[in-house]
Parts: sequence; C-alpha cells; structure tokens
Amino acid sequence: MTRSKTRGTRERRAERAERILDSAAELVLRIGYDKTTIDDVARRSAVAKGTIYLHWRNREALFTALLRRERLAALTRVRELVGADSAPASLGRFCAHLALAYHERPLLMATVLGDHEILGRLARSEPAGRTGPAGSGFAEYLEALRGAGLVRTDWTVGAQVNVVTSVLAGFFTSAPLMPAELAVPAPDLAPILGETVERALAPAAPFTPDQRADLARHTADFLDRAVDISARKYSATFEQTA
Amino acid sequence: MTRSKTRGTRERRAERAERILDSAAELVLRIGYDKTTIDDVARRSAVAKGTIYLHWRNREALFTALLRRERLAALTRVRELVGADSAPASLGRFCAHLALAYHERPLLMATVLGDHEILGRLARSEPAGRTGPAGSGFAEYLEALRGAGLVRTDWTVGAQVNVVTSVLAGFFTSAPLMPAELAVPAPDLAPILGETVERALAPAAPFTPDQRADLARHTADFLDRAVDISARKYSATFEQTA
DNA sequence: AATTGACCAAATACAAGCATCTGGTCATTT
DNA sequence: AAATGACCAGATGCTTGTATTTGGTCAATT
Repeated sequence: MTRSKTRGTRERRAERAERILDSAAELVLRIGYDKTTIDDVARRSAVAKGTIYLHWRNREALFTALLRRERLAALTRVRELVGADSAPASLGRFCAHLALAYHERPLLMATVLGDHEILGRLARSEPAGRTGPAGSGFAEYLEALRGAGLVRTDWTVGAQVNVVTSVLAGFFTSAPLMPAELAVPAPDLAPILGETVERALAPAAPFTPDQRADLARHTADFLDRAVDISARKYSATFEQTA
Repeated sequence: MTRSKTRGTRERRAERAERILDSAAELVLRIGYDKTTIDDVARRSAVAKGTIYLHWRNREALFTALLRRERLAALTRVRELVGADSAPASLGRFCAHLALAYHERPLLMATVLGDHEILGRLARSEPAGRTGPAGSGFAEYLEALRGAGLVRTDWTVGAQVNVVTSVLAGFFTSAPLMPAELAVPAPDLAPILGETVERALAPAAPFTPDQRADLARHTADFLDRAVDISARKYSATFEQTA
C-alpha cells in the first residue's frame, strides 16, 4: 500500500503550490504585478525557481492561478456566509454577502477596480472580470427565480442583471471615494445595498415558508455550480500543456 | 449710449471663450489631455495663442474651466429634464435624469470613470469629482426630504447618500463593461436604476398631491442651488488673479 | 485697448550605448 | 523522480547628450 505515501506527496505538492501563490499574492499587493519577479516569489516561498515551473507553464499562468484562486475563495466564502446566515434567505442577503466577500479580498478589489498600480500590464491585457458575477450563469439563476415567483417580472432579466451588477459595482467603486464625513463602513453598507437590490427585485407579497426554502435551494444550487466552475478553472491553470 | 456696443463686445468675448473651450473639449476627447497643446487649441479656435491667455491665467485654468463648464451644462440639463418630465416628480426620476445627463457627456464620463487615456496627468492630480453629486449639499437635500416625510428614515442619511451614489456610480462603471448579450441601452437603464433608488428610499405609502408638489419644489430648489454654485465656479476660472 | 505671433527658457521626447534584470531552460544534484 | 540553481538571450532600465516641443510673455501691430 503506497497509498499514504502517495497521498502525502500529492498533498505536499498542493501545499507548496498554495505557499507559492501566497507569496505571489503578498508581493503583488505590496509592489505590484509588474515588479513582482519569479525570483522574488521563489525566494519568498523558499523554493528554487525551477520548482515554480514544475507547477505552472509560465509566469502568466502563475498569476492567472492566483486570481482564480482568489475568486474561488471568495465564492466559497459567499456560500459559507449564505449558509450560516441567521437572517432568512433572500436575494438581498446574497448580494450583501457577495459584496463583502469580494471587498475582503484586496486582489479581487484590485481587479474589480482596475487598479493599475497593482495590476500593471495585467489591467490592460485583461479588462474582463470587472463585471463581477455577471458571467457564470447569474442571468439563468435570476430566470429560475422569476419562474418560481421569487423575483418580480416587471423588468426584463437583462435589466435586473444590470441592476444587481450596478449596485455591486457602485459599492466597490464609490465607497472608497466617499468623503470621510459621509463614509459608511463596508460591513454596514453591504447589507444596505443588499436590501436595495431586494426592494428593487423582490415581489411585493411576503414569501411563504415554502418559497423561502425554494429561494434558499436555488441560491445554494447556483453557488454550488459557481464554486464548481471556479474550482475547475483554478485547477486548469496547473496544466502544463497549451 | 455705448450700451449696445459694450454689450456686443462682452458678448463676443464670451462667445470666443466658449469657442475656445469647444476646441479644447474636442481635442481632449480625441487625443487626450496630455497631448493637447495650447497651440492646438488656439489654431482650432482661429485665435492667436496670446488670446487664450487673455481669458485664462494658464493652461490649468483653461482645462479646469472646461470641466466646470461641462458640469454646469449637465446640471442645467438635469434641471431642464426634471422640469419637463411628464412623469410625476420623484427621487427616482431625478436620479434617472442625473444619470443620463452625465452619461451624455463624454468628458464628464471620463472624469467619473477616471479614464487615464483621456485625462492623463489630470487623473492623478485630481482624483476628486468621481463621487458624482455626493458633494454640493446632496445630503442636506435628502435631509430636507426626510423631514418632510418624502423619504424614509429607516436608514441614516449617510447610508442613503451612499445608496444613491453607488447606484449612479454603478451605472457609469458597469454598464459599459457589460457583455453584449446582457447590455441594456443607457436611456433604458437609467430610469430602471432611478426606480431602484425610488424603491429603496421612498416611503411605502403613496404620495398625496401636496407631497408631490413639495417634493418637486425641494428638488427644483436643490437644482437651482447646484446650478448656481456650479455657474459661480465656472465663472471663477476666468479670474486672472491667484 | 485688443490682438497677435515671434521669441525664450524649461520641459519633454528621442537616440544610442551600456548595464542590469528576468523569464525560462536544463544539466546536475539530491 | 523531484528539485535545484547556474546559465543564457532577450527584455527592460539607465545615462548622457541632443533635438523638439510647449507653456507663457510681451513688444509690435491693428
């Protein structure tokens, strides 16, 4: 039985990859993508440079992995927050958790805000990822909620996706620019903006217990799917081919 | 009576200033602030370079004037739109008009978005003006509406300012990044986001005719004041001293 | 009195050559 | 089989010197 030994090796390998990404994250946040060299990352992770190339095809793949890991971590955290929420499930609570999970992660914030200081040339090459969760089947999720009578149908799905995206984008971009006397701490503001989405999209009539359960299930499903896709994308960055 | 002659001279002077700003605007939008030279502006306006310095102290003042004129124009347009609106007065309609008025003006959009391509060094030196209407007494306006029972008081004014600012900021930043299949034209989206603000801030009970009138008056007053301040600021850019 | 545009100092852009750094490889070591 | 780090070519940055551009002025012109 080589089982335990094999698992141990694989585990250590994965651990090392995480360690390397941790170093990369710290360096990028401190000195920016452009100035972060593979040598720096290697030294900080206490591995040789060649070892890094055992994990990723090249520099670009390393940083792609970093960003995708970050996204995965945020989505996982959202799922956790949604699951542990003491308040009844609602689209607004979901949005609040999503906003906070992103907000907690400086690297994700940098991508959402298109921070040139941190992203450097990365900002120019990949202006995507700035629409937040607009991709990844959010429209389909809303569509399902509409079908179940859990979201109004007075606006088109497209419009509703835009509302959610706008509110979230506004949270990320405008909150940091607020003059001190009007600033509201992010943990306070997020639920308020969540409630804003709620009031815009939720039906007038209060939910029945069944509807609540339905909503929770749909949301959990959506998050499971999103986490799954995100995890796959993260894993894919380790592939050496292509 | 030198009246008509004097007025004619002053008028022509003002006209010329506008012409110069028009040229500056066009050039900035086409080639960016950094590359737009006073010579260019002069040539395009068919005046000598020295003439420009008869209007403004220096280059900086010229472009400050340009931005302030733009803001003034937008606010004036909002006042016009609000006044001519066939729908009953509401905070939501107000926000929708505000959003559209800004959206129609590429230079304002550039400042709101912090567009480095267009603003060049200006983006770094003046990161303000990105909070939209957060300044200029918007909080006081909301406060007045709260006092009159025209806006809920379940949240603090600060929170409400943040909601409005976020929704507007989200409109500006996220709409242009939307994938084509989810994109909603700005003229359609603005009222929807206005309604989003409305649902978040308006009281549950419908307004009485008196309340409607009150709301309209408050809004008109606020806009008058904002336009007035903006006009003063614009005028101030022409001063040669300091 | 208003307007012009030649003029100037300072800033900016460009070029060339040189030094350093960095992504990526791979023979060697563990 | 896994990990290393010396090594290399190309990219990046730096320095110095030069050419061009540009903001701003002001004597001459209208």
